[in-house]
Amino acid sequence: MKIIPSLEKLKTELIARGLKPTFQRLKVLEYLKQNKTHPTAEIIYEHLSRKIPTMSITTIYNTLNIFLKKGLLSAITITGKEIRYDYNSSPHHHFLCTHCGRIIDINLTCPYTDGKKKVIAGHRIEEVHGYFKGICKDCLKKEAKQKKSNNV
Amino acid sequence: MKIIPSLEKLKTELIARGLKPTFQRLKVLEYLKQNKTHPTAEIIYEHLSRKIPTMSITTIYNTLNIFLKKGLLSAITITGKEIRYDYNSSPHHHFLCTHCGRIIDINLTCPYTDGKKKVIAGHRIEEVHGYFKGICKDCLKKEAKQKKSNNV
DNA sequence: TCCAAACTTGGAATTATTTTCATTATGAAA
DNA sequence: TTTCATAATGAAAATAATTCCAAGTTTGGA
Repeated sequence: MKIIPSLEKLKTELIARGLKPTFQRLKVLEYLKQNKTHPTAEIIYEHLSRKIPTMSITTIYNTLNIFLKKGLLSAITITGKEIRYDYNSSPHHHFLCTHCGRIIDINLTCPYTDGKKKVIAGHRIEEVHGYFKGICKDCLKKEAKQKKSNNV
Repeated sequence: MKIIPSLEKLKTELIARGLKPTFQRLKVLEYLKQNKTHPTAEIIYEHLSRKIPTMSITTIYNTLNIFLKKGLLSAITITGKEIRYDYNSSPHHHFLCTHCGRIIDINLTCPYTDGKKKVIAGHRIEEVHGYFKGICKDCLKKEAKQKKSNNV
């Protein structure tokens, strides 16, 4: 069940952040709210350009960067290959499955994510990121099943 | 005071990991042990190619990737622009200063870094990463000094 | 010394992202 | 609605990081 935010609501959200609510921006924001799969710029482009053939990859990058600057999104640099984008809901960590490549949200309490500690070792904290790499639940299951059927 | 590990010692370290101790590999490992500044492949290349003019950037990447696979190093994907490499000493977190670009080691106790928890939400943990972004101690000081001299 | 396997090399290819700049859309004021 | 300055869009080119590839070189065991 996807949450379908009306474009009107998204419009006020952009205005509240001091951004001009253009059609392209609304669509990018809508996509990110509906698809919390930590997509790349390329993935967003592929989906949106189907409906909006004139949509340019440059606009996607422009939009994502301005959203980042205004704090609407956060960037996930977990793979080292590309930047992935996450609509800012509540603070959370991430898990990258090295088998299937999925990035999964991890909710855990950490003294830094709630924003109470603003300084560490004298440095001013502005963002907190935490992530794990390993094998996800689903891939572990598949692995176990395969072993069984192979009689290993 | 840089720790200068003899190449002989590094050699046994590589052999212990099942890697052929070639000159290039020894030099990359030596560089990483001496320069814990989280360098990029490019930075390592620049330094080493001064002394070894035939050194290829591909060799740097090959070497870093095989070191990663063997667990000699860990990769830091904090900037989103490039991968930085860290010789594996004790587990720690990182702080990226958005002013000067430095990556600073942060030692903090976290229930996940010590390797006691091996599973989270059903997913098998193989790596734990934590990082902060913000303004480092030194840049904060400089900022304060500048404000003072400007009579702001 | 010989040999196969492993490693290195440099150029080309690939991929992600940014920059450039001309065109177009936007919204406030006339 | 018209005007106009400003900001956003889009296509192409530029840049930067990383990988691929094929040929040559090194390595260490037999």
